[in-house]
Amino acid sequence: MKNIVSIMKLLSDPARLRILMILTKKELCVCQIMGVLGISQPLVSRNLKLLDDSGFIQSRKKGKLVFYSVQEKMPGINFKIAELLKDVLGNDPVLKEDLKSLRDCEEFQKKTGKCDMETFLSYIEKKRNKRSKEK
Amino acid sequence: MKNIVSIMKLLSDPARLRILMILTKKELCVCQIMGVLGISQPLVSRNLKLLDDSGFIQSRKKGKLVFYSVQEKMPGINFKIAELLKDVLGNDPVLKEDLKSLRDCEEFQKKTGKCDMETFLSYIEKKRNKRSKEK
DNA sequence: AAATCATATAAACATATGTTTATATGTAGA
DNA sequence: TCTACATATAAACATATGTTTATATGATTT
Repeated sequence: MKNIVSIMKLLSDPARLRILMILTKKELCVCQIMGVLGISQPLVSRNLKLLDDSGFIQSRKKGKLVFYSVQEKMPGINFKIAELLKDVLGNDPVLKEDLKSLRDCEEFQKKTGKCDMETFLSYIEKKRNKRSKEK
Repeated sequence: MKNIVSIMKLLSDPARLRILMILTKKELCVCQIMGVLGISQPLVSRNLKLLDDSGFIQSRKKGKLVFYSVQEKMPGINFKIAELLKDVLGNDPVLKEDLKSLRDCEEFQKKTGKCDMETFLSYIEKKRNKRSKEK
């Protein structure tokens, strides 16, 4: 009971849900998540820690960067909930936008080779405006 | 996204989870839920209202009593989550204890014809102690 | 109609949670 | 080794949430 309650609490936050969902698509480093969600680095780190502590995600270091991805072997309950969320949030507009931002983010990194958040976000902002105009 | 987040928040509380789960077993009135969970009447009413507002349960009046049960036609997301919870909490000791208390509660009501919480809880307390001794 | 019972709502309080700001750790490159 | 960069942690603050206490509503019984 306690376990489920704490899992529900964990996932009752939009930032954490978005992080978990985007990680089901691809392994990402902290700065990429910052860029995609547009939230501060300490907040990303904190939420990653919480997701990690509950067995939803795992991390691996590569130089200065820390890459996070969904746990390969999640505890059964976590797996079931994650599957349900993927199902239920499949067409969620927020997540779709996050995926677009992710593509922009990767494009940015290829071009610049950098992981700098501020440059990052202004770049993505431009992209977003461009997309808005196109509609 | 907002919808899921609010559902997760709703279910990230042990009292509400227990209420929802026990209602999947049987339609109950407020006083019965009080007795089974051993929590105050306003708290039960409040949590029932929240579960109701989110489309998990429904109510019907019968004289002084208000009976609550799970929604017959839940919104799709709610249904999926409820099914998952039933699955995952199938063997939860807290819920098993609640079911035992429910049986005691019904026994009490048959005997006394009353719905008085205080008498109720002291009665159930005795039953619980009895069960503890038997172990 | 008054009293009692079952439930709902409101106000007040304590606790928990999310978020920002500031600082620390650890790594790579000059 | 010093500097810059990526991430983590801590402290401080604001907001949200759960819980109790008190009160209101609505229905039955006497």
